[in-house]
Amino acid sequence: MTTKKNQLITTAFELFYYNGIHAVGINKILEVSGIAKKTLYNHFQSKEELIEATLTFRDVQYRNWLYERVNEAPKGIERIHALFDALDDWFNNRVCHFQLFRGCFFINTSAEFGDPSTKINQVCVAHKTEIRRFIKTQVSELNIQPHHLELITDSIQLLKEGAITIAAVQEDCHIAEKAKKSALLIIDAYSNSAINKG
Amino acid sequence: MTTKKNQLITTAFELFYYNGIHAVGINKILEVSGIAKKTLYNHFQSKEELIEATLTFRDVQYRNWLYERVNEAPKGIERIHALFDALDDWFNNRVCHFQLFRGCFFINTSAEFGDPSTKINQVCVAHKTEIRRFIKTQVSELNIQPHHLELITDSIQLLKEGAITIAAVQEDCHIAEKAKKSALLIIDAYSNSAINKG
DNA sequence: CACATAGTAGACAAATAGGTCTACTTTTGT
DNA sequence: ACAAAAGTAGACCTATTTGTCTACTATGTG
Repeated sequence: MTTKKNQLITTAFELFYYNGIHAVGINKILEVSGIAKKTLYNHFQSKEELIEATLTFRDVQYRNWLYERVNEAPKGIERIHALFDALDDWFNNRVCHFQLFRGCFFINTSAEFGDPSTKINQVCVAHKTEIRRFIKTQVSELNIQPHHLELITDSIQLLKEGAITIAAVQEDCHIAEKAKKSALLIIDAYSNSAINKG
Repeated sequence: MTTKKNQLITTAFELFYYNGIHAVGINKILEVSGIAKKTLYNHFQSKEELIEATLTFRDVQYRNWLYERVNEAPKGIERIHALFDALDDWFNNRVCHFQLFRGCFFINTSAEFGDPSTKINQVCVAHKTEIRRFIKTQVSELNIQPHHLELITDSIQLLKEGAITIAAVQEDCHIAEKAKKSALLIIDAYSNSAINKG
């Protein structure tokens, strides 16, 4: 992929993520990136195609970051800790190659494009589904009974998505820590050792 | 307030909630409501003022519904059940005076208006803060220790916001039930009777 | 060197945005 | 009944939107 195309995608993503997609015009992206309009329409058929490209870009960037952060911890409960610690860094702008936290780009974009049948919306769903799959993989390494796998995965995803929303809307920068506590409590309640204790 | 003004607000809300705010022009609102442009600008100074009015409208409508649903249950754990049962009805379009579920209007709007310093965004924050206050009131009626009040409130709000997001983006219509299970588990872990048991 | 590729600058078009204004009609309160 | 208030229809204005097109300019490889 050419440099210009990458520049367009990253510039578009930055502006979209900050301001919302509908609020950012093509001309603004060209002005900020310093790239000619012809070049944009040489690489993308339409604004929609550029939007889709920014979603793909962010999907890769975000998952690379999150998965690396989680996978560098040892398997098991440590990775649940790592998940929420990563969120905490994200909310508090300690991820240096991310820009200022403004919620989840996929939730935001999905909110802007109401109709669930659009391709844009489907990319957002796919991202969340993939994240859930990843969480499930981590949960499966815990000392739990297999029939609790889905339920614990759901709980953690609920807490994660809730934390992102609360961090974004209410600007509560400690929310990831609170979500982590709840997650650990739930895991503990379902864990084999807890059952053995009881 | 005049009938025309109300019509404008409800029509605008319906269109905004379905399609996103930036995606809906003034002319579309006029066309659907069948009201003249002059009348709109007689009641509102700008589109922004109309947006603010739709936010206030929804804030009142939504809280009236939710608070009534919760308050008709007896105080205590029953009201936590009622909270998540209400969410379940909302997600599954069983609230007859609401339109098709498309997530939380305040989260969606906040996502579209990135800058947290705008008045529009502040109204969204105020809504969430008020909802949290209400949840806290319900939690305070549970058989818990006072120093756990904030933490349990946070947990329930996390699960609630997470459920709204997942229901909206992934269209998982059973998510409220799962959130409820997690909430009850957390409350049970913190409850006095549980501590007495251990 | 030459030529194809990729990029630039920006005029232009068509559509749509928010918002104003005039002229006319309907409603409403006294 | 009559005057004031509220509403209608829609032309109009200006700014902005996405997208096209032309003419020109780097650039880099055979």
